Amino acid sequence: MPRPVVPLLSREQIAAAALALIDETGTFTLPGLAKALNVRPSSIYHHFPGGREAIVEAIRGLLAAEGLPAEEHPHDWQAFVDGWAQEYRRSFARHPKVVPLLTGQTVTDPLTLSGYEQLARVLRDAGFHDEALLHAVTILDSFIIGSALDATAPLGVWADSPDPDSALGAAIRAARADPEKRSQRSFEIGLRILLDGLGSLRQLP
Amino acid sequence: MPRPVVPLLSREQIAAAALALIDETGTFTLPGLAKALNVRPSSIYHHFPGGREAIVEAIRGLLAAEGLPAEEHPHDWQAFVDGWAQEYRRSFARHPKVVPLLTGQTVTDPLTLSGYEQLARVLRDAGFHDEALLHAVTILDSFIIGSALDATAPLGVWADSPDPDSALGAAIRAARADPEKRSQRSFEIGLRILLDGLGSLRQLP
DNA sequence: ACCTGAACACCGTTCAAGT
DNA sequence: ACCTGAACACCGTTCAAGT
Repeated sequence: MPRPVVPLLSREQIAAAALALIDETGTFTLPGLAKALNVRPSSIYHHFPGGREAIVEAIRGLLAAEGLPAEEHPHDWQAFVDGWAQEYRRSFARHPKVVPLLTGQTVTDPLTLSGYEQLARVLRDAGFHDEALLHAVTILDSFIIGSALDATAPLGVWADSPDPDSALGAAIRAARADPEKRSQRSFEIGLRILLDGLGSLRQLP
Repeated sequence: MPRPVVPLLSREQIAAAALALIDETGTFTLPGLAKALNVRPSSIYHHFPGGREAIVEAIRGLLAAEGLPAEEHPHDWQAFVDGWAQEYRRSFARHPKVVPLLTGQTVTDPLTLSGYEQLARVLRDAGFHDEALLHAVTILDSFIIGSALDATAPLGVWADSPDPDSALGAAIRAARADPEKRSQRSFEIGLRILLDGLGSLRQLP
């Protein structure tokens, strides 16, 4: 089957299929992806000259697009940052297995970048100056990504060890919520602490 | 060359060689590792039946061992947590390229686990109860790992884009410190905020 | 422009065979 | 116990060739 009249593939289609494979199996291979798309592996390179890495980056874009409809600019910067962070983390939570794939790779996806840019603008308008602004963005970014990784493989998984008088093990056995809920709750608590604390960075230098 | 009188390899040696390869190149392969050790790839499996994944886990152990000598239990839980977090992050900072390899994988390394256990004990003795204790550990863990990833590939890398009136770009251009220092400083600021805020979780339920 | 087919270099892992 | 050699199934990527 040579060049068809209507293209069999599109970047979106390919990225979506790869995302589905990751959701199911935790990763994806190009042969596997090609098979899922009823196509030969080499065909994919026409749409993604950047290869596997570029596909992963397109998946980052899919996640960013999934959680878009929070466009309004609240007057309160803390409310905006709160919504931004919650949405960011939520899109990771929908596809936990993708997160480790994304962390190894430099961000180039434009939608994700524009999200950071929006955040930066809100902070700047709220009185954060260059240095403080960067710190705020970095701290939030670090915490969100770390939390997303925790949601993928919660602490509890490896801590329910045999050791009976482990402080961590005891705490985990005593915890009432399931790991997913607990991870989510930890994120909310941490985010609240950060939002409260970041205010002191305003008007700094 | 069949079985030598004195073993050519040891787990430590193998893990150290793999760590060196990662520091240089960002990753390692078993053929490459074998070549660095003057050995055939199959030999490695005798010391690591768990294969590549087990080697990565042993590397985690090496990092944990590098930063051990902070054993004392300060009376102040905040001082202990501060030291613990700083040391944790420092060991990542010495080998930035390793971090993405570690995040994809469940922690089984005993030394790393005992570090978390120690942290949990200090928090418990300071009055954190099960649920609050787990949240505190999770929040700290998330932030440290996220910060380590930021140190590996700082925000600035992708944000110094062409766009001239980008708020993020402007902030980065205006920042005086180099990315590494800035990432470290962001970590310290975030950690301070978290340490202050986590206190309110004590005595909770 | 878009897909195929064949080919390349390389990967992680297994296992019988040596001592 | 510890290393080798050969073998396996699989991977990401390239590129000429078709329409």
